[in-house]
Amino acid sequence: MTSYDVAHAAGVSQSAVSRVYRPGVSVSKKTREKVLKAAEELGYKPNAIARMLINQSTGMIAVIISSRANVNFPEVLAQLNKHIAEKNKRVLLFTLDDADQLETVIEQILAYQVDGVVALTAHFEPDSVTQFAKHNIPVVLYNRELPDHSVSSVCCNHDQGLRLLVDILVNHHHQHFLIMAGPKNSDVARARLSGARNALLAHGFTDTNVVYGDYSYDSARECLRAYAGKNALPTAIICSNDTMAIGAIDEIRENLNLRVPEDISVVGFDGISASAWHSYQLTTVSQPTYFMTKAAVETLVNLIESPDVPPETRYWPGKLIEGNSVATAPRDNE
Amino acid sequence: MTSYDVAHAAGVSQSAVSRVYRPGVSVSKKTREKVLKAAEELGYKPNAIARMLINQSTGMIAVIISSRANVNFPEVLAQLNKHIAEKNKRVLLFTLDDADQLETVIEQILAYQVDGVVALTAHFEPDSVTQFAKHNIPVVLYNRELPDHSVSSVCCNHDQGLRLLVDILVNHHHQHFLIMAGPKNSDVARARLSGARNALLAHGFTDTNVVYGDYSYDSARECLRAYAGKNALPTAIICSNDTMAIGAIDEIRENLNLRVPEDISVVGFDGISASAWHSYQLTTVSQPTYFMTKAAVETLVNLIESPDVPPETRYWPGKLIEGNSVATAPRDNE
DNA sequence: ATAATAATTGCATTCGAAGTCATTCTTATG
DNA sequence: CATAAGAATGACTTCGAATGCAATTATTAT
Repeated sequence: MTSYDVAHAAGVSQSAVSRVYRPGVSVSKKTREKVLKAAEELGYKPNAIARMLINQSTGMIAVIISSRANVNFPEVLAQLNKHIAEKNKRVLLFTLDDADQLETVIEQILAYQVDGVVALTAHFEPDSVTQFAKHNIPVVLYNRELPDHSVSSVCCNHDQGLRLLVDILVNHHHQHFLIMAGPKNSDVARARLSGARNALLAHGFTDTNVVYGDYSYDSARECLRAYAGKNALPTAIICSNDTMAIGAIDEIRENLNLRVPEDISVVGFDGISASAWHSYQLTTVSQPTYFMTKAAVETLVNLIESPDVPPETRYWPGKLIEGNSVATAPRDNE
Repeated sequence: MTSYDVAHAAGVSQSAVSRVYRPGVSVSKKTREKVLKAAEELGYKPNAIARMLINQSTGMIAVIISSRANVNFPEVLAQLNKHIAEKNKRVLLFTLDDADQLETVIEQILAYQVDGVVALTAHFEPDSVTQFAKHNIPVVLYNRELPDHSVSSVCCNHDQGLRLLVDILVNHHHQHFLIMAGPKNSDVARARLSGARNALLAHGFTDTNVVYGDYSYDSARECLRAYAGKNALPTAIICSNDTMAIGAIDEIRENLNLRVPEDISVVGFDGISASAWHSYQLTTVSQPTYFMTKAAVETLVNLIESPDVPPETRYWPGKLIEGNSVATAPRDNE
């Protein structure tokens, strides 16, 4: 069913049909009615593909995700999709897991003539950004910023969030910390690690020990077990995400036979729903996902409409959720 | 950058350029090289939109999700996306939350001329299916089947999964059951409820009590609290998903002051990662997400290639995960 | 009633790639 | 060396909607 079929059935020209579906174009009431009636009968819907071709705009936003799903990715994706739909655009999904898929994915995105790109993934080098820039396709990074800030970003302020958490621990007289960091190749993990270090430094704590997990429950248990076998235990563990914090709590309770928070305090980051479960009641910082995704979409749409707006990095503060996983540090035994 | 620009730069015709990018078409080596060189210099990539128009096929699959994210939706979506990408197609994402958005969403999907539809959402009436059928757009339902089986579906065999779980409970001499069902308007929840009832019936248990939650942790705690206030406690609770099972366990431990599994056994469904956490160690049944998503994509691609293949419903068995949340039923006190 | 103006309408073209067909250039064969 | 068979090429048309422009009709003012 094309506009020609409808035009024929309604006894008007194809232009007339097209105009009926374009808002703000002058069509007489009579023509409009004839066209709508014929369209209804034939089950005609304007072909979005043909429209894209002539309009030089597809109304599609490429969203690049990584399939090793970050815990709060579903929420982020669903909300991004919602905000994008509200702007009357669509999400075209791309998965990027390995750096060597990068070239292929970029080529595909370019081929699809998307209006813009939201990148939620780590494997996204400055080079990639340049490629999109060359084709005038605006890009917004989510929870990732380039060193030179040449691309717009929307990030959670990990430094500030970790300051909130560390302040609480320090207020509870903790002095012996362990940082449980996320994977070394993740930007967010790096940002949180450096945020934790900076916050501790601000209180005069240098040289805090660090163990590295991969954001998973199991990795948290393993690296804490390994650490506890060879080192004096800290009184507080600062975890780069909630899942690892929960793993740490279970390891402390099951294998170290200690209590949380009485013997060891634990804090996380993200505010996943499990963090509020009774067994954990984690003190953590939640990312303002709603605002961040909204901001990402707005920034992108802005760039699409006015390509000359300079790149902007927007930070959103995390929100402290006080649970029951932090207590006053136990008296030093030494 | 269009094929004409490249043609001009390479000193050949536009047809020649087009042919270079179409596999299995005869082009001389010399021409191919000239074209590729010019394309490289100009940064030319074939325009997928123009291709769609002429090919009468977009290579896009509409995936309809609901934003009130089901727990394992991220995994499902990521895997669907992966399998679809392997078939060299793309995911165009649509959110459908309320029944009244249905018409709009369907119109948009039709306008985008997608090659097929995967529906992960509940608000999807037989009428909607008819609309797609009218436009010859194949549809596959995920974890949902229509009464008349007029559409292809890929489902987890909830009946079989619940039989596994109920068998275990019965083998542990349980006689007093409570079913904690999911939302009444969810197909999966209904399937699991009826699966539980059937399995109990097979062992001669009729009239088992049912409480309804909304799949969330909090709802599980609330409805169990309400139930416990007015009824004798069961010795086993069959929950429609893991999140509610975890909520039930926490409620039993914290407010009923009983032990799991010694006093009350609890089983879940889904096999989410939290079910394996030390505090819960849930006995549950996991959905074979990998195979189900793969099957969904294969079924859909089949239908795209041969539209006359009759609709098919494929059931996948759930896999039992034995945790530590089931024990022998305590002796009857009566 | 008529001129002047405004509102509609249709024709023809455009977007970018792909395929048909007729033509030209290769290559192999007798 | 001639010629048939095959490969390669380009001109032209197609997909379906949008739009500039010119032509037509409707409306308003005089």
